[in-house]
Amino acid sequence: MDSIDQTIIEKLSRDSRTHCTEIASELGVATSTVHKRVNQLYNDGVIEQFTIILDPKKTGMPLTTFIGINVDENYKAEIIAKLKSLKNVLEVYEILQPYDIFIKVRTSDMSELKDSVLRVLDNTDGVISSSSIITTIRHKERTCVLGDQ
Amino acid sequence: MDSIDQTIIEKLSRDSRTHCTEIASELGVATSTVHKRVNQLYNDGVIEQFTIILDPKKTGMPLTTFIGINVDENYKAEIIAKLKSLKNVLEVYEILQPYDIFIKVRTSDMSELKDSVLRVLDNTDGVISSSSIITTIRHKERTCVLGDQ
DNA sequence: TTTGAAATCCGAGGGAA
DNA sequence: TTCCCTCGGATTTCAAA
Repeated sequence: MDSIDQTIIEKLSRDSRTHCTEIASELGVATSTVHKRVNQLYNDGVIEQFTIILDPKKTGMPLTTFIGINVDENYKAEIIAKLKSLKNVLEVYEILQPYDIFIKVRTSDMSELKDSVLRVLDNTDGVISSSSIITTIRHKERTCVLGDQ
Repeated sequence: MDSIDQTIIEKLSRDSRTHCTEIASELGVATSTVHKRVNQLYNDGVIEQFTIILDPKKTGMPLTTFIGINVDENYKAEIIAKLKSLKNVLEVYEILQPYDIFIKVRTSDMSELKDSVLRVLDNTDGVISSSSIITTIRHKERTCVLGDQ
């Protein structure tokens, strides 16, 4: 993870379609060097995924909900596994307080939120309680911290 | 947004480096058709960004924190604008309850969290209170809902 | 709008320094 | 590791349907 890797990550974060040739010419190194670095970063798991960010409204998934979940410690692992497998659950974290698990969910509407996640929580052993934070407006959504602006 | 667009989005979500030729051959349409569709989706803002997902630990940004913020309604717009401009603030939402604004922050450690965000909140007019949810383990992080698993 | 072909450009790999 | 070189393949454009 030297400055070359840093620059590659920076460029790909902003636009993952950026050509190796472009990055290489800015860095003053060979295209094949950048190419191999990118592959290395991917194989090392530094870059987990090349993906896109969609406009949730324009793709029919406008409802973003964060949910804090209190669970029985003995069931935590399997609850997390189940949550991870749900397609509407985009993110799953363990936290310290005031819940045990915290997730981010994206659905088309409130009824899909209920059907795909809330009902599942209700019917899962070890779930003690859950508390939903329903978002109304999405002002910013990025995947990683970028240098400068 | 017909089935061709759906397939393109699906493919690019999983791997944004997928070649137009590959998508085209699976769909049974011309490469140039896929190419134009992708550009259209981007120009229409359906695809907001081509990006990468990084492993926060391996890139030195292991601390993910969610923060709920209560604000004076008169200051809300400018507070949101300020939060959006902070590089460590990855996501900004307005919500209904129990706060007004909800953000996701990624930092290298607790001290950067304080310096880059918490201190800013303290020194910003209109911020009434904030409550941080500190994550310990990241189990899943995706940008969009995908069909099937 | 989609297509198909043409021309340019890029990616992927091997060998040398 | 990085660089240079080359081939196979992808991107991009454009005229035509």
